[in-house]
Amino acid sequence: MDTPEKNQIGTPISKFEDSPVFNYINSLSPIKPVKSIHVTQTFNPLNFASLPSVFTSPHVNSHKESRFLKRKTYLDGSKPEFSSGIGNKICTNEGIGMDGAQLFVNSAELQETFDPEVSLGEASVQASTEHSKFVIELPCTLKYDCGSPDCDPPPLCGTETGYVSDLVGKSALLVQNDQEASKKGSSEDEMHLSEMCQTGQKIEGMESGWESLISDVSDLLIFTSPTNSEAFKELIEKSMDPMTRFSTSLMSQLQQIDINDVQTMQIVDPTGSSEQHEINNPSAATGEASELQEIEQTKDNTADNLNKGMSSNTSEQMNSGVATFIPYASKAVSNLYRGMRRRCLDFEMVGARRKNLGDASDLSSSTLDEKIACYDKRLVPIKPSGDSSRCILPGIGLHLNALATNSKDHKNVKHESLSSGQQLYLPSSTASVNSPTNSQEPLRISLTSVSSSERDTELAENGISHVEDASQGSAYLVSDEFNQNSPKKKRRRLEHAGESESCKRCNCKKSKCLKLYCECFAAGVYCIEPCSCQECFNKPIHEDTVLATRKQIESRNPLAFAPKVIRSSESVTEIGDESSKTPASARHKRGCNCKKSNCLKKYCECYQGGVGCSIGCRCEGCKNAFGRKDEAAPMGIEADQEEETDACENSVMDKDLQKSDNQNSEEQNPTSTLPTTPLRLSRPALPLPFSSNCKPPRSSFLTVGSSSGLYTSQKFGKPNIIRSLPKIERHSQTVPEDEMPEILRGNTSPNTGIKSASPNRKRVSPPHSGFGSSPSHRSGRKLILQSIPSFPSLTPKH
DNA sequence: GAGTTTGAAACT
DNA sequence: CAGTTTCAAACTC
Repeated sequence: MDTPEKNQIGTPISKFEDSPVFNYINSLSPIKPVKSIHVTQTFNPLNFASLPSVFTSPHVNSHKESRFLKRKTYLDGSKPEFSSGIGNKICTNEGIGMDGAQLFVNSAELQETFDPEVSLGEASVQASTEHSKFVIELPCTLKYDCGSPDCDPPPLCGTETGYVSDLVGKSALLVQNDQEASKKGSSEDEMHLSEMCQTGQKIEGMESGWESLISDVSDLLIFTSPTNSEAFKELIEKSMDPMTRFSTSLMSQLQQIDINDVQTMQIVDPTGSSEQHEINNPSAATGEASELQEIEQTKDNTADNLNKGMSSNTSEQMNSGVATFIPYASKAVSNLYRGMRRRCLDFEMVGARRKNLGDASDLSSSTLDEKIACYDKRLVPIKPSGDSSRCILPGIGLHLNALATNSKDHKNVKHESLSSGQQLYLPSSTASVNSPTNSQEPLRISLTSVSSSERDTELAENGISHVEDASQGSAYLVSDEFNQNSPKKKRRRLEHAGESESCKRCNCKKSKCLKLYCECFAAGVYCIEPCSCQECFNKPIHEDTVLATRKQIESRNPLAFAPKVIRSSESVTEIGDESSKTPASARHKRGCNCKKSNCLKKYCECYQGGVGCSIGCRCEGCKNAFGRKDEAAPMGIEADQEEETDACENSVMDKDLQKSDNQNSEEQNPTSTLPTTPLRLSRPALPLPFSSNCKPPRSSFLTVGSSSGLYTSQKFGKPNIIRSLPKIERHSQTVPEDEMPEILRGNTSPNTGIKSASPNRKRVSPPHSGFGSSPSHRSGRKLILQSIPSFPSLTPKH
């Protein structure tokens, strides 16, 4: 039991076949051990399908679903704060989904309909039986999970072990009946189970074993498609991250189980790259080799043996095969997610995804979209076709999607990585798919380094809490419906994570969240639990309504969903390059109309956005710390601003003002005129004020291209991080990413510190930039650019 | 947490 | 386009 598996791991599948046992089995059962992809796929679906039924709490499911959606769209994940856990799952799912996205969709059906007999190979047959068992037992496990989403490996293991024991028992029966053929299956199952348990424990206690398992599975899946080793690694990492995040959720467990099965199955499948084989083989080989041993043991000790022996063996196997991957994942995972993926973009996610995916991978994208639609909305009937869907939310979704897909640029990742490794993930993943070679390494590095550090911190801080957060986050995403079910978790998350950071919520009472009054709607994101809105229609369920409303609004004002803060047109035009670098130029699209706040409070959109007032503003007594209207001209640093305008008005001057003034005085700047101007310097400071407040920028960012930025940014911060970027682009300040998006600007301005405030990201600017085209500049920019287009796209359909 | 202030969004 | 109303965030207590 103990070691043989390990050794075997390395052995190729061929050995199996050669083994006498194998031959014997073949002779006995009509079914031939075919390792076909199909089988694996079927399993995956099964897993998913089974899960829902199993889960006592809908949240879990919802989370998963949401994550899927998000993930794809985001890819980067940036947002991971809340949903971290979920995100991981999604990743894994995605991994599977990528290969067999379709599988997911149909999984439920497949599972149920699945006839063992029908199954192609032994594995499939066994798997089916196993699944059924799982389904039965899962509920128990799920319950546990639900109760303590935290990773708690021990509990999970315990449950699993129980499960395993059951499986074993069943397997034994099967063996008797089917004899060897069944044996394999049982042994494999055991293996999987034990592996899961062990992996969970071994892998940094923090991370759940599930994750590792999942990661492995995902890896396998991934492998099938992408050949490049690097890409492979990235993929793995991605999957890993998500996994880690979730560690806790039952879903993960279930998935893992499924995954395990899948892995074995996949292993069989040759389609994958050589790497896959290696990995797979080990498991398979171990499974077989161990089978005999295990079978015997199982008879006697079943449960115990499985737990002990399997755990050790399996873990090793896992490690040996997958281990290399895991590290990445584990590191990255923790970091990634805090953030938030969130709902943001969910809307458009679908549409955007399609587009984006189209680039990267049509197949996956299409399937993903469907999935997403289902999950996102929770079943909201989004159209798979996507065209329509796309149109619907082009804005946000596109942005996000674009970002995700585009994120390819690894470079971007690095930028982001500074703040958070998470972002890297998404991009990397996408990147890996698209163009793994270049960026991958860099990404990895950044990820690992960053993620590890972050993770550590997080772990230290949050510890178990992460899990919860993740789960919650997922819940958020999904769930409106679910929210009610498990509001506690959500609340917790919010509190812990800091609501502000992760996401804002709206409090609409009369607008039904279908007007721009609603921050969520304005940002292009669906309302989620944290929202205390009433009669909210801004949910996936009402997607049609939301889209229709959006269209109407856009028809009225095409830029309604565009970021309010924009860079100067000049800069925008140049977007492509760094040339524009002038972050400072950012300005509020329409200008404010403040009369009493002196543009020193968030009532002022300019101020909220972290940008100075410009000529276009009709404000009275402007004292905008970021730049007075009067000053629009160039001010340098002087802080006079305050004085100038009217000191009079000042009653308003708040502490904030003072602070901001001090910090920002520089920025004040210019306003419209300046596109380039100096604001930058000051900007950095500007953001701070917001940050302090912190609310997370709502979605606004998200909506636009910036959204992508947001995500990333959020990731970083997780909770804290983001600061509140105001709706506008302020996130840019805090988060470089945002800036990135800004496009060019950014590239961010050279000033390191800058981030500046330039909110540009959102800039309306030139939509033109095609997603694909985006040049290499820094990832950030690219993203931005891509995102930008989205705006226009908002109304795409037409 | 309730109430007030504020300015954008929506409406006329 | 201007004026008014509606709305929800921001803010204050």
